[in-house]
Amino acid sequence: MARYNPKEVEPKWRAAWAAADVFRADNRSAKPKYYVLEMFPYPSGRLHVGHARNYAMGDVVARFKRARGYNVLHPMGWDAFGLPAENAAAERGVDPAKWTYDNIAAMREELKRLGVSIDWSREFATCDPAYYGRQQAWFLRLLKKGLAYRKEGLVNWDPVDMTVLANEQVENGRGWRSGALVERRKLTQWFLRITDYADPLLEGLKSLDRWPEKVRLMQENWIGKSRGARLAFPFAGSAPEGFEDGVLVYTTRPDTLFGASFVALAPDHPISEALSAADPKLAAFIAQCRKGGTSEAEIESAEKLGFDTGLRVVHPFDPNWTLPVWIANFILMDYGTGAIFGCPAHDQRDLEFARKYALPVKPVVLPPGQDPGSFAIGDEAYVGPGQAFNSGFMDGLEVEAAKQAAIDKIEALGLGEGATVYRLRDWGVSRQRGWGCPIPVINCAVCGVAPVPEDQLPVELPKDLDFSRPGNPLARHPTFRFTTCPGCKGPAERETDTLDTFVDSSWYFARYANPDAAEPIDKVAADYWLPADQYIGGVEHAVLHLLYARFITRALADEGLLSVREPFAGLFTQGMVTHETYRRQNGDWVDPSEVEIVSEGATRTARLVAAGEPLVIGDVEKMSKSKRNVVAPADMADRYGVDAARLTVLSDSPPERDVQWTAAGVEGAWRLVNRVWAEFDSPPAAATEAWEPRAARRIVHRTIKAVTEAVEGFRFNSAIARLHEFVKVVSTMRAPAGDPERSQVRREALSALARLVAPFAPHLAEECWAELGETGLVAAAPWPVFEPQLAEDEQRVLPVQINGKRRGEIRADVGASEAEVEKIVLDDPEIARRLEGLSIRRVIVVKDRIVNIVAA
RNA sequence: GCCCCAGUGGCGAAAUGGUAGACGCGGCAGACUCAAAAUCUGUUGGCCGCAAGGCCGUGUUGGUUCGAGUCCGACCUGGGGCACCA
Repeated sequence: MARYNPKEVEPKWRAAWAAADVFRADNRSAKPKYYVLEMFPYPSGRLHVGHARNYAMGDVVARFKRARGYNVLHPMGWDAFGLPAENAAAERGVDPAKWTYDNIAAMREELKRLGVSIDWSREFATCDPAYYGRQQAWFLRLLKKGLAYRKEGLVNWDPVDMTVLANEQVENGRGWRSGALVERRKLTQWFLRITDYADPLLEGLKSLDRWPEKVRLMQENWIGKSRGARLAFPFAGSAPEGFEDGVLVYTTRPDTLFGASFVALAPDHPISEALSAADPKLAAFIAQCRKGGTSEAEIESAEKLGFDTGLRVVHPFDPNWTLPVWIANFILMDYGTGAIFGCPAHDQRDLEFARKYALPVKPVVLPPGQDPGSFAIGDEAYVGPGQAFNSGFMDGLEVEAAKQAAIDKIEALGLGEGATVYRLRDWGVSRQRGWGCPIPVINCAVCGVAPVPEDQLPVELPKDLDFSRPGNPLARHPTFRFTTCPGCKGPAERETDTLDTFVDSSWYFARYANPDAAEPIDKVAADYWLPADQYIGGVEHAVLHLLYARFITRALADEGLLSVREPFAGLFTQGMVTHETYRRQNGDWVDPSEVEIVSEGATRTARLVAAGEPLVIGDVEKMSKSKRNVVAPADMADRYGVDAARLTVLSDSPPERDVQWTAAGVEGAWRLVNRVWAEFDSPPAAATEAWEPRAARRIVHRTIKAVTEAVEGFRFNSAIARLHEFVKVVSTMRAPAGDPERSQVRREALSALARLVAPFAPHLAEECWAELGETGLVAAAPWPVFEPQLAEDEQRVLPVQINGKRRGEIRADVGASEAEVEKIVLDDPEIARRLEGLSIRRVIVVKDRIVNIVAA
């Protein structure tokens, strides 16, 4: 028996698949279509185990569905714009395009080596002008429709490098390169009006019944629709000039108005700015508030800071009640009106603020079962349900009813109106970066913003951008900016902002339908393929990417470019592959392959393999290039072959769960590969023990059923466990010469085994299939057929519990009635012995499963 | 800080509300071998017991149920997202 040699076998079958072109998807077919898509990767240059896991899963689905008779589309491309290429350009002076395309070439080879069944004829990268040019084309249609517009937005500003920073480039409030304290700065930028689609996006979630509940919940919370109110608090006494209408406030909790203890403005609210002109202390406070980055996490967890303006406003429901007006760092100008009323008893942020500045805390919602006389707020605001109290006309109403009563009153008083409020903000798509899709507009001093004429698309990135200095290289390029206005033909400037890379990934799945189409989307092809039947990707994309893709799909559908409104009918979110992180004393991240771990008792220390330098062991985090905690699957494939590597990443844990990476499972996968191969390779020895053909077929068909259901349910680890068990059984099924019945059952088992293994270990399966004497490819062979009548048992063992504890077991016919089972149980001497001295209160028989006797 | 998720043997894990720990790794014992590796077989949650068997056990804690890893409440720990990482 020759040992299985993946180094020879695997390349051979990859060549055979390519020669037969078995993975090409047809844009028309008599078969039903199935579109399986994994989130396309950023071309970092090396495949890591997270990628391998993701693409192996998609490949199992693709191969399974092909075997089930579907016309399968399983494409691949590259999310190729983004910061890492710019960083490489800045650090090493390489051209970002060359760097990116080199990485793509390397990763394409690694993916091909993984044996994934992809239709490579549809491949593209988002940095191809042919792709981003089409993106510019539809962007202009959204612009024309008013879905793209400009307004001021906040950015992270590095005052030393004089540049905009990504959130990732801000560490502890400082710029990652300069170390300068980051500030928030306003910049005029492009936005997409996703808020116009807030309701359809929310409604659409209901139809996505093949999405994980948690993702739908996260998106629902992100959209954050709630009924609230917009109302004015008039100034008590004289108002600041220009603000005679008072402070316009947005709230989701008008029911808590009687608990108001202050009104707070954003530091960049127009009133704050007007007041600061005459108040240097306030101006200094506002400058202080701009410190720090723009991320919500940073703002929300920063220490609450406030400045009392000395102004007072009148409570809307009580002309004799006035409230102080503060300016507070945790109020964002982008949310609502940039001003709130604070109700510390029922909002945690307001409570912290009130405690810090000694403002009153008056509870107005009484939790069920609490006494109104004694209920008090401690360190935690009460945000749960209850009845209004201390609230005048609202007293006794539940939260929702109280909200409506407050809104009615506000409207009756003419102070404001009920409003549906969303947490969702418009999508800022401007990036001041050189490696992205140029926004195809021209700014003319005379005509304003003009779209680039369609016949001039794509607006291509210059090939000679200078990334050696911080800042946007497009803005300082010698020629890119300067052009003529398409309207007045006078001199004008091109927009130098590029689009967020989330735009690139918001429609690529539609482009795969026909990546060569002249128009952005080949509607006929897209109507055929979309929606994707199964989308697979990391759960970290649960909100942003998936929401943006849903939005763009709808916007493009409304433009007539597409027919579907939901791009992904089925979604599977795989867990992340995580790994410990390591840093040198100077803070540089270190690759795990360079780390040696030393364990002494319970303490673990890490050091550099080469220099022995001690390292700091950091948190376990998702693998990412920036933290360098990436492990490549290539080493495993080198030693054990691709199939064993695929089996390892698929079987180590349930696919939706995060895994902390370890290669421990590869030994088991390798043994499985060899055990499977041994069944096909070695000549059947004489039967060492009698095996019953009927029982063997029962196991064959049960395995077919179990593997089929496990694959359909994304329980790949369970499917592989069944394969382990099956191989063990098959190895006992030796057929002596001159025993046609056993020979035939053995062949049935082997034929099923080869095809059941195929989605997981496709190269091995081909080799086995050929060994069986089959002429075609197993990649093109139909899935084994499950025959239920062959899988059935006549009898089953039922555990018997007494008072919930297992005390024995009985045998009963499958489908035996409760009465029959009960008789068998009570006739059982062992059970009878256990029941001595007890009286039976109840006997619960769960058909074919279990018996529980309640006795005392 | 806010939203979401997860927690089961030494480890990765399995289990439509119905025998907790399938399957794999590792360990232990044995076979093969001059020996080792590889391979194969057996065994392997903890405690008590010669054994039969018993008790305990799914992060903690309380509840629902004839029955809870699974459902509900509170808490602890870890992970993800928080709008410029992708």
